[in-house]
Amino acid sequence: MKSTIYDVARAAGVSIAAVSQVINGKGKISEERRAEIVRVMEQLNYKPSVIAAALTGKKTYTLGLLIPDISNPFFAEIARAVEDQVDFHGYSLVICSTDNKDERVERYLSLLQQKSVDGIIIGTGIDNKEMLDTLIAKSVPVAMIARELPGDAVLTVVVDDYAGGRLAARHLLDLGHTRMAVLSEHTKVSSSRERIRGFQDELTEAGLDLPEYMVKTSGRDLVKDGKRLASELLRYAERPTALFCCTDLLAIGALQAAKEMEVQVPTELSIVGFDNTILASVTDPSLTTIAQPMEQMGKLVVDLILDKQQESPPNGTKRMVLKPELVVRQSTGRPLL
Amino acid sequence: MKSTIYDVARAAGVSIAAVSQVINGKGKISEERRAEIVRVMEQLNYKPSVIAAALTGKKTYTLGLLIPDISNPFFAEIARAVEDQVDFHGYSLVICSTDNKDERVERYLSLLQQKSVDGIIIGTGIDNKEMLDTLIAKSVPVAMIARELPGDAVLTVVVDDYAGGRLAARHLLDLGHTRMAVLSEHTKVSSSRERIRGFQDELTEAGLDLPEYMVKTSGRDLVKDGKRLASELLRYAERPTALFCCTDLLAIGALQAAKEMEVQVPTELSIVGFDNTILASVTDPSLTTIAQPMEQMGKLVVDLILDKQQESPPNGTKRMVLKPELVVRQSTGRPLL
DNA sequence: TTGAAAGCGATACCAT
DNA sequence: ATGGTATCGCTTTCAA
Repeated sequence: MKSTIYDVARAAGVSIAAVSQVINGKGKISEERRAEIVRVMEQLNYKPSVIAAALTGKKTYTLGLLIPDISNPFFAEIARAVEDQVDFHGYSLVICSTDNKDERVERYLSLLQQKSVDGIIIGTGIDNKEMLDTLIAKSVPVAMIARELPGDAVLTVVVDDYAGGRLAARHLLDLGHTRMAVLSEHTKVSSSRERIRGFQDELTEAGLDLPEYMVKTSGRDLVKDGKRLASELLRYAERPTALFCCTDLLAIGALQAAKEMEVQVPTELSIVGFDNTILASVTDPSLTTIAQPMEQMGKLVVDLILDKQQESPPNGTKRMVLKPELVVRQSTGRPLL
Repeated sequence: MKSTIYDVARAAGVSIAAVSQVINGKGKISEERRAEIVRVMEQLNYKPSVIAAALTGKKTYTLGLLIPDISNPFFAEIARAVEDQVDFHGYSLVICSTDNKDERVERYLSLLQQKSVDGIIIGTGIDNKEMLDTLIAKSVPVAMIARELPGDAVLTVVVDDYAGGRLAARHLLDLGHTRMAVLSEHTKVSSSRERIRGFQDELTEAGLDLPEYMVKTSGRDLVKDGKRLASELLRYAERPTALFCCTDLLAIGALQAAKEMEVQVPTELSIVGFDNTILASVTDPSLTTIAQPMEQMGKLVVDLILDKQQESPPNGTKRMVLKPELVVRQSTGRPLL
């Protein structure tokens, strides 16, 4: 059976208050008593109940993490970074894969609330912004990672998606491409929108156009849809010589399509991904991609939501934007003339 | 502010007992009262506290999942399967990446206990078996997934690792290989041991030997170590023509080593992985590997630990062994003569 | 220093 | 049918 604070108190011949004190290292107790109580606790293998403590107003030491899909390597890596930092502060992490479905988001948000988590980190799109307001009204800390909310007021850690889009475009322009296409996630994903906007702006400044039929939007299964959409693009009479994919997963789909249609990468088609997940380094050819500093991002949101910033980011900072980086591998090259 | 059962009772002009009844759909209340109470609950945006309910003996509706690393695609996919089924039953999942470190395992196990989770699913090696006994003594349900414990008595869902090893060996033997090597995870990982044993037995039966210097053991960073160890093997005067890797991650490292040393795969070196993660399908060449039915495994452990088996697996079943499957891709072929 | 007692939010038994 | 109340395990005044 599980032993309670009462068991310990009884066995040590003291009051539960005394035991509570040594658990929390507060108050004043003589060294002897404390030692004896500690001894008894160990002997009984006593572990204070977080549940009971939480009920008295203390924290649950649990954070929730909402992401589209934990089996997506990008989010798995984000989750790992978050978990490490969360653990560092003595908290646990509840994982919630939403598949970007509003219904799931809603259910999870409600669930986490009922479980009185000490904060919710969101890395998935939120349509129904009301829900967040409800949370905030109940003073549940909320922070966004890798995704933004229209308004603000919510702690946010993102990479500069717009700059990332520009980086990708710049790279392709430098290589001499002029006919480019884009594979996007569902447009309700804020980061994708920004990436495309950046990509587009860079092209425009270079005097290039990005016609609408060169931009394809995917559904939930990134790899499969990426493959399907890329084949469509590759069937155009005037097919693109370069493809910017809003995530590595989409790029992998594109890679598969190219292979299947016997279109050489990068000779006949250059492909740029986004995220720099482990996948980018193992594909063939390996993937040129825009890297996000996932580890740093994870660490940052946690410190932010827990209000434990070590550094001196101007206190009260609500929004941190990190720099993306171009990682050139083998999937991009000069277009054939 | 958060509203409590008292707020609802007051606003509805009833007792908290009545409110409790409608929450749990138990007891007897007139339809009018129930309707009124429901109305008030919604109006106040009231969500019953799982914490408080748990304290009165109800469940926390939370399960823990211990795995080596959530950013490892294999475990990420397992986690997703587990999460889906857990969610299906109305539970949440706490993720714990242990890096296979005893110290972390211990901490997490203790933490989950304090949080009164309703069960712990373990997919990581457990050295200190005492700890599990302690858990079981406190009647915390425990189940193993993709990993085994020496004794038994613990619910377990695994793939037949031994058969998987044999499958790999059979495939390579059929192709005509005679000089083979193995890349293993740390030997304290039970599944790796079994895979090697199966591989070895199949070779032995074919009259082949697997000398000790042909078996290399990796540390924590599977990809990097896989690469390093594979290079070592490839530097042998009589280097192996085929390599069996206990996980896809190791195989990827091997692939990288081969590429770097300009050893052609599969012409000069055949590589077989294990797990059939998404990675196996995107490498170049794509990876021949032994597939584990991850989704099914995840679903099974959850139903087992929650005691909600739909099917009729002879009640009281403690150990379920699923069949691995050989997936042939491009990383294996006949050896050069 | 130490302990008694009042909550925290919900459940469940027992009267009414 | 409905409500009063003890109880869960722990924290936190407040007296002693």
